[in-house]
Amino acid sequence: MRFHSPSIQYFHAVRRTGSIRAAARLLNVASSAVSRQILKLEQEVGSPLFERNARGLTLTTVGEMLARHVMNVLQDLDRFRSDVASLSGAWHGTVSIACIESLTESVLPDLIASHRTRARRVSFTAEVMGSSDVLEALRRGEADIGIAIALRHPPDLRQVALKRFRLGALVAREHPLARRKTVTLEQCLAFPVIQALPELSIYHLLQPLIAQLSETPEPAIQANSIDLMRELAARGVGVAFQTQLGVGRLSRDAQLVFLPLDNAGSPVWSDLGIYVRAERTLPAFTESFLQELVRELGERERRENAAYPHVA
Amino acid sequence: MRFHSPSIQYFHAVRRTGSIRAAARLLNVASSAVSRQILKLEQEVGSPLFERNARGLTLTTVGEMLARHVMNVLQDLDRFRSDVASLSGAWHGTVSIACIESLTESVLPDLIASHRTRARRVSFTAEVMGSSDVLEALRRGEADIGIAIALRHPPDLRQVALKRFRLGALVAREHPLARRKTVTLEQCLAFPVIQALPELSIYHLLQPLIAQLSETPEPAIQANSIDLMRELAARGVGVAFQTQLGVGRLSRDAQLVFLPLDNAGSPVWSDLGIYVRAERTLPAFTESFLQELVRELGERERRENAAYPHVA
DNA sequence: TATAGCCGTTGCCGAAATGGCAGCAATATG
DNA sequence: CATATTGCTGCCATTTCGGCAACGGCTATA
Repeated sequence: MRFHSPSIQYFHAVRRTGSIRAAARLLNVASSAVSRQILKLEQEVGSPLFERNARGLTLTTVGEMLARHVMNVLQDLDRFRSDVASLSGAWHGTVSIACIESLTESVLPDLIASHRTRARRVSFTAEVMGSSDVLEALRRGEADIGIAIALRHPPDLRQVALKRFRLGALVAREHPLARRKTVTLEQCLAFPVIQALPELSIYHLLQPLIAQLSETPEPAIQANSIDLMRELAARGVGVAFQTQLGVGRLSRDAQLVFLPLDNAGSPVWSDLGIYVRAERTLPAFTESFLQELVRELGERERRENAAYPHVA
Repeated sequence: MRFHSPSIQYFHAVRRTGSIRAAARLLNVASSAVSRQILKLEQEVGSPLFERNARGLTLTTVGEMLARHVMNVLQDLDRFRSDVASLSGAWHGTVSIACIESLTESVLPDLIASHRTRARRVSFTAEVMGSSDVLEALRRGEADIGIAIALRHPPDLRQVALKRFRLGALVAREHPLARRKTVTLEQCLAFPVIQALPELSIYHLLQPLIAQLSETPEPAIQANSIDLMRELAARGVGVAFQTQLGVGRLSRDAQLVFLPLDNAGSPVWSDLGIYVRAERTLPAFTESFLQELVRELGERERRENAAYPHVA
């Protein structure tokens, strides 16, 4: 079912690989064939699509415009294919997800597992990365659904939902703070803290608040892995910071205690956004999973904010 | 700049014309070429796209799915083309509008004229039809922007804006009712009325209200043209009904008087919707005109509802 | 500075696709 | 029954596409 001209597909491969020969290998054709299609395309458009650097090819402005069109075409082709397939009862395809690390502990595995029991022929690809990389992966068409800290998103992405979760401190059960209901930042900084490196969005959430304080935190441990920070906190190394989403089951085993942050009487929010490409209609099975994801995150938002109500 | 396979374009032409030979004439190719491309396409998809009736071709369910995809592709190609063109400063293209008759008297000509003074290389195609036909024309990709009475719109259309205008009676200056500020339906029905035929949406707005009354209106004139009804009212033949949008300048020349309807103390609203295809990004010049249209209609809505304030 | 490796492009040739022409059977219209 | 129109199919020319080998340009490494 490949009824689009080779130029389109070749262009798409060249854009992704950044090289004609690499694209040719990917497509199992001769590099000359790819080269000629690109040249023909540039002649039709009337403007070069790539800048030829010695190291490979980079999109020009017009090239980026065409890339957007080609992505719209190919993604809509995917949707068409799945529409036809679902007509004969066969729901199958691949949902590709790009998300930040907080989701990997519980939300995503739970959801995927539960979805797979109902729709066994829908497979998944999940990739963990930073928030801005999530948006970039969506723009480049490398993922269908993105979950990231809600930054200002570019206009070619659509924010399907926005859920806010409380940021909190994570300490071992034996930690002196563990008996409190909530903690303030100052209280945490009296102990060794496990700080997030700037690659993690937690850093950007906490840094402005820390800067407001007079004291500087005692230097302890810096890490760029939510998982590592959590495990460190469980071993009593120090106080870690994250949303309860990233904690999940472990805290229910009572190894860890989650203490919502209380910053001068008001909670510290971490806004989680769910994104898809704006210029796109999702295949039915992808749309279906997206709905479940939104529902589940909404459910967690409700539950967790009910567990730790804050003064209004 | 035609880098999409012929199959796509041929399929599109066949769908529109409903005949292979007609499509071939349209495309200036032999009918055999078209026939073969369709057959090849059906083989690739693995399912017939058309039902062959003796008189021509009709889309199957799978065919309709493909038609949606092809429309998305070709319309997005248009957008890409205009994006490239606007890069070199040349803003040009055609905005295609499907709307109901109420717009032709003043809103649309004013807007188009004013837009043309600023962007002379943007041309327009406007077609007047019934509300449901407007939606159908959009779905079939025969128009970019649609303005119609706000019915329940199918999910593949997007309602860009919704503006409500008061329905009113239209009478000549010498008419006994002309001195009132507002009128009730009963008051109008005491005189000869110019009724809308069911093809006009005014019919469907008024009929339920008339049905509630005990008396049946005096049979007078029935018409299916807003323009005709207006001219008849101006000649004192009877009372016509429409929104003030359809009256415009003529009423300012004081030949006609517009009297907002007052149905048991509350106004009778006519909801006007602006629609575009949902799965589509508009070219920049189309988007620009769309914004002006929304702004202008919003302006009129504000002005006219301020001129005839109703009891809240 | 020489060399090896990778890059995109080009000439040549065979293979595949596309299009045009004429004619086919089937169906509707008169 | 005759005529016209429909979509489809051989046959053939033209165009497009892909593979192979080679060329010149560039980078990195020895």
